Amino acid sequence: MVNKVKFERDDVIRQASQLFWEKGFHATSTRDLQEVINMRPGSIYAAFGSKEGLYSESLKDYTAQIQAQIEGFLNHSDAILSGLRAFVNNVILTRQDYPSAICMLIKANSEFTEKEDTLRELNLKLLRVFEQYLCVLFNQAIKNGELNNNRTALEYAQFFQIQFTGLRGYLNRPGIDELAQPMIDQMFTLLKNI
Amino acid sequence: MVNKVKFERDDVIRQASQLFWEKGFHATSTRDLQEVINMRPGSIYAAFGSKEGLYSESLKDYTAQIQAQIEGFLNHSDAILSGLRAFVNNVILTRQDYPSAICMLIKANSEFTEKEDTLRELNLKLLRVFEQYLCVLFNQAIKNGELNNNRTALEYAQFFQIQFTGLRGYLNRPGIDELAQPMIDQMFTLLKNI
DNA sequence: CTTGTTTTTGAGCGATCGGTCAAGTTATAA
DNA sequence: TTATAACTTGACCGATCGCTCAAAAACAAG
Repeated sequence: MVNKVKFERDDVIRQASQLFWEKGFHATSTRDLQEVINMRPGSIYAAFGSKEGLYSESLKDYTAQIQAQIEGFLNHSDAILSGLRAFVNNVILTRQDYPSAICMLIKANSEFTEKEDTLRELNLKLLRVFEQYLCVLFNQAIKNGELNNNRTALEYAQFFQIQFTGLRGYLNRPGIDELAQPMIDQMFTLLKNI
Repeated sequence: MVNKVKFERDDVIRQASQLFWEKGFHATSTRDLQEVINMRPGSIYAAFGSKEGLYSESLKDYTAQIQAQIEGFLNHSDAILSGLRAFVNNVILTRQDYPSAICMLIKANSEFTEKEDTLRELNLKLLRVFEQYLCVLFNQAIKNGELNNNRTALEYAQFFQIQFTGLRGYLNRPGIDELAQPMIDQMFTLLKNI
């Protein structure tokens, strides 16, 4: 019963997350949300307190989903880098299947100003959490000898994020699909050579 | 007289541009705009037709300003790459002086979905215009021998945009200012070696 | 079935949104 | 000075915003 409620709540959050990811926080209205999660305002506000509250849960869930997705690719790969490459390939090459071509955390980081304190702080915290997770992976990759130790795990993680973000942003326009694969290949070539 | 009017109109657009750049299209209200450009709704709508109309002018002006800024740095440099590097240094190292750390065209590209047709199409057009401008510069850099011709001007332009966008996004968070300069250096090192 | 508790509903609140327009002001020319 | 054209003003429009809450529905315990 507890699990039943939990499941439905997570389900609602995931649907809200998709809409927020696509449209951003400000362009998503509570009426839009009511429709996609099939709840009336009273229930939404009893469960999440506010639009911000629901967005917060959505952003946290998004981050957890991304990490779970990476874990999934890593479990089917024999090396960290090949798992990461499979993840990047999936995100970029099938980006039409997602609500947006751009990472929700990155969208949030460009949408919120310093004045929207609560949501910006949460966003920054989740970015740090994700970077920390990447550091764990790159540390392992260094230990495995997949990457040399000219650079620290943090530096590899930073490089990865910059490349990945830049690439997704650049490819978020029509008519350049055939560029995606060679650009991903270049990204991983650079990663191994910096 | 014609110039007088033109000047004031450009002035208004520039102020609106700063606000749109900072807050994005959806989070900027017409009341916000009224205040910063000191015009009443009737005048604004007589001059620009709609909030979208004023945003369009703002985005076009932003793009023109960026190109003018690059031209300025190029005029004080003896090489294309050093001019571009001065531009990148200025944008990133003094980003606190700007309304946002992130390029307004990139923000727009992540804010608008396919359904917001007019603004998204304008945004894509301006992105193409800017890329074309970069191609001219990189063509010259190749001719000058600043870059080898293993890559086309377009490929250099693409690489530049991906790195620059990724870098600005990554640095748009507090407490990592000392990372900016080495990352810029790395970006230009990579550019010469791809 | 009754009773008490929890959850859901949707009408509707005050605020704010993008935008309009009649009235007022200013600029120009005769 | 006066008539006319051009621009500016701000009260105000209907729509939509985020959100509330009394009433209804669903559920649980005895």
